[in-house]
Amino acid sequence: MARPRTFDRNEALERAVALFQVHGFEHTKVPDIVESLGICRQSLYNEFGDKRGLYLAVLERYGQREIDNKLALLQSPGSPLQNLLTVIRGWAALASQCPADGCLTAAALVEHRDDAGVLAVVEAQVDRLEAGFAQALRAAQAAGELRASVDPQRIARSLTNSCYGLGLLSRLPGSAARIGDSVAAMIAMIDAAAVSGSER
Amino acid sequence: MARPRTFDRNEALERAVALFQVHGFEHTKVPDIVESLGICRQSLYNEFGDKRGLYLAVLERYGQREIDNKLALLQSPGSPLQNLLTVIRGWAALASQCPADGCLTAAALVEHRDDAGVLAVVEAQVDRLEAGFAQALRAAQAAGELRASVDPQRIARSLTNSCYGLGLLSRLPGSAARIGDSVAAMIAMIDAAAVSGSER
DNA sequence: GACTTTCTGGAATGCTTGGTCTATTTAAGG
DNA sequence: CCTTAAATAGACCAAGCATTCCAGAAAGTC
Repeated sequence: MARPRTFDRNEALERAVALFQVHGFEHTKVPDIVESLGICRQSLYNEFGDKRGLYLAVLERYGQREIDNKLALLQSPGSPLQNLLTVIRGWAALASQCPADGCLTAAALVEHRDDAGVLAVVEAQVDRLEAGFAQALRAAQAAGELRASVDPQRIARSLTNSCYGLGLLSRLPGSAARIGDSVAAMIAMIDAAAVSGSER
Repeated sequence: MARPRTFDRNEALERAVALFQVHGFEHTKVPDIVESLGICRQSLYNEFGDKRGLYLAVLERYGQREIDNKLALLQSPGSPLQNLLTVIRGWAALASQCPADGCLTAAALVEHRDDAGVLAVVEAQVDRLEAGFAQALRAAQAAGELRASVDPQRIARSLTNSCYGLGLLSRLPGSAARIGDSVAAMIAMIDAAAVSGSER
């Protein structure tokens, strides 16, 4: 009956992610979105409601992509401790592209500080990452890789905090060395809590 | 000769700090500034040039105030290690006012991501805090409180990263527990590097 | 007490922006 | 082949914004 749409929602969202990640919400103008997505203005509004609706979809998608990625690594078979270290080391990649685009989620926390809808999405993402870390840490304890005396949640929260710190400071032009050291310190913290670390 | 100004620059700046900290740059409207500062529009432009000029002055002032405060604590007489722990514990206060206004400097990094002037100010502030931490850590080593084998700069950078992470995540309504745990982990990291911590 | 320089208050301006409206095209169903 | 519902293209609109302009007031100086 009706004319089918010519654009792909997923592809459009991915392009929008890139736009918002680079320029932020306010500095991403609707005409820029229209051009970059190769979509007509009206279709944009039909599909997403308004600019904020698009942004919300973008934020969720970005979070899904990024955090799913980490969680998959954390839950992959093998040593939970090694998986954890692999994920942490992954953040060091920020150093090589510094100044990086930065974490969209972290930016959302600043740009939409009093938009309860956005904050709820952000909080859910933070919670998910934190829970993933905590689960990996508990698994490491169960596997005898991590000392039973350490508190998985406390370390998970600390790691999560550090990760969002990196997603923020990586925006700074001269932060490559900072990132490397921060990641190294995170790894050292985990090592110190590992069984081989101080219970030899 | 001329009519003297009736407003106090310092007081005006302090009020502007509060405004920008709460609402961010874009959402702080010039009429709001005019009203809150109790200053007429033209005087504002005469004094600071434009909105960005005011913001830059505000950012510098905020950074001076906050970081001078930490540095003074870090350099106060007595045990460098205890001073460091005192400063770190200070961040736990964020938990009690969570969601907090958040760190103006951290917000600047997001809101003015491609304003080189703002970024330079931010970087200088990050450097200053990091240097303060590093100096305290070296002093602690010199005092025999901290193991000589740890790298002061690495820990300083990690602490700095965590602190800005806190300044960001404290915006999240449910982050009080997160903040407490992150601070506890920072303290644990320092304790682990202390001489009494593992070289008894 | 007059003069000059700055401050003050508010109106005016011009630009940028997100969002909408209308006419037109497109493709599938009967 | 005609109908129909949706997508497209681009002009259009109205609101919000930072900034400037202008006339009047105030306060030191000579």
